[in-house]
Amino acid sequence: MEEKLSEVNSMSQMNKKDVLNALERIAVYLEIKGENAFRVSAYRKAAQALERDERPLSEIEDPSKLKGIGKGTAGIINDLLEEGETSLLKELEKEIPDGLLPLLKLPGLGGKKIGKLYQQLEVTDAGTLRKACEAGQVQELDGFGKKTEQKILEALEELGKRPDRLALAQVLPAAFDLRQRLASIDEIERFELAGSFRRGRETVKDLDFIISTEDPKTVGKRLVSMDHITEIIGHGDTKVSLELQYGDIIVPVDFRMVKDESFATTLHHFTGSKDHNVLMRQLAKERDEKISEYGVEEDTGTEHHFSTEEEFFAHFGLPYIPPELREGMDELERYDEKYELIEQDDIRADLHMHTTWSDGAQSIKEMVNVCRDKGYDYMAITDHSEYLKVANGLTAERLKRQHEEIRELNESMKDFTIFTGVEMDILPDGTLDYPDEVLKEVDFVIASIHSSFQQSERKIMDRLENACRNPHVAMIAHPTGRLIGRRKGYPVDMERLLEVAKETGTILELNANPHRLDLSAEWLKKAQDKGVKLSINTDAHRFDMLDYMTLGIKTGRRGWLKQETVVNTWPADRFKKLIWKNR
DNA sequence: GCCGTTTTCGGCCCGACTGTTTTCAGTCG
Repeated sequence: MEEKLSEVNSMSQMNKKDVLNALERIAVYLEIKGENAFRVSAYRKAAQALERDERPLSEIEDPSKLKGIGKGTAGIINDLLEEGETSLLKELEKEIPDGLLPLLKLPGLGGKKIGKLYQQLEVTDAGTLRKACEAGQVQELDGFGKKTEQKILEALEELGKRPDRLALAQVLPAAFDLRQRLASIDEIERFELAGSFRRGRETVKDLDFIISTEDPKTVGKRLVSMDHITEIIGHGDTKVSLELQYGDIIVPVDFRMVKDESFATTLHHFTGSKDHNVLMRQLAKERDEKISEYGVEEDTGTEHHFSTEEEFFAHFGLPYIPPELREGMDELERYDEKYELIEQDDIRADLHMHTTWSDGAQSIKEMVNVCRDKGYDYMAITDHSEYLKVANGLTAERLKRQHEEIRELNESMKDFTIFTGVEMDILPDGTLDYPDEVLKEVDFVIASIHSSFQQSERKIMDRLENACRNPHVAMIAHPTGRLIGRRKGYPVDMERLLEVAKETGTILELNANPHRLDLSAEWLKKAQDKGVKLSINTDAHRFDMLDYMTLGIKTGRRGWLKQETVVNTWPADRFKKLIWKNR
């Protein structure tokens, strides 16, 4: 009985994501029906308009007032909100088998072709499609042929085997290696890694390299003869598509070769996002100009080329919009040079790292030397606490001894400060791993969850709140515990955590480890809006992992973080006042 | 389906590539 009631409730209380999903489903169904492409994209545009608006749906009284949403879609959105469903989607679901939807993922198959397969061969899902291919029926259709049929069979074989997107961490070795290779090719004038990698997305589909050269033929030849290649997908005059293997990860990589005069516009084009490009092209159109990857063309035929992206943006009266902000949201109106978006050079400290005292690979001294070389002014050593036995967590007694070593080391340096610290576990019952008598001696106490991820949201929130309310706890590390693509993390009521963090003055971490990136850009934005203090740290367990800071900065920039919001950009004495003020 | 200082029709971001064709539709980024 209780269950049924909650079901009714959830039906009428669709959240924003549900509505966006429903609109996307409508678009996909219409695509397969072979509807007018502009009608299809109208539903996607409507979803974008809703997403772009920061308000929750309950506060948007009349969706049709948003640009991109008219009477029709507004009616559908209201139906979804009030009834939890809409007749259009219900009819589409009745009319079209939902087994067709995943087929859109097969390369080479779009709505039109799937529609044909459905109508003429009664294909309804991956299984029936395979049978039709094997029976040789597909190659008989207009617009299909032997090659298409073969490619579909191969794609069906691969379907589900490989993830859609790779985590940033998985493509880093490839990105690093390919940059070095390109740098050694003489015929290349300049190159840059574009795409979602450049925008700092958490996951990427492939790597896109933009290359300027006068000799694309030779460069192309050199590219296809590199190591690590498992397959040459395409090899044309301007584009080379490869698959390369690093460890057990297969990374798809595209190389685009253009003349140097087009480098900036091509880089912009392939950095995207697609939605950002649409905004830019609309802007150009209003001025009777046309943007393509090769340049900007006036309707008189005059062509403009730019040597840098800065010049390209300036042509439209815009400041240089950093890649991390190019998501087709409100960046064109909202960003200007006065916005103090956090930069790598703002970082003065790394406040979360491990040493051989717990599960790190290097000594305190080695970590300190690398941090000093990076130009930081201060840092914190934060090994694991007693509870984390697998990580050789420190007993109170060992912690004390470690801090003596740190104090001695500190005295030997004039221009650099090491804060004593600890990454203390929040235990499953909500208590903390050390008593206050121990904590009150520590400069920088991080609290974090490494256990009992399966607990209810309420129990998890009790644990996190309890930690925030302890006066010695300065920061919550990796607040959701997620591992990108591998583990969802424990259930957090993030809105609530932001409130408690704000109220208690607890810093929340942006953990820069590419497997974590926790908090995500989306929550960082909300945290900053609420006035929560943040800190970007690497959680390094080896000295080379201290380099992850650059990835954290990218994620922070995606969250529009300002320098002032991030406490490890502050001078050491100001930071010290912050962590000691409540005790 | 949405939009409008070209405002109720006729456009909608642009170009490359592929496999199918015999001049182009469909897909992709």
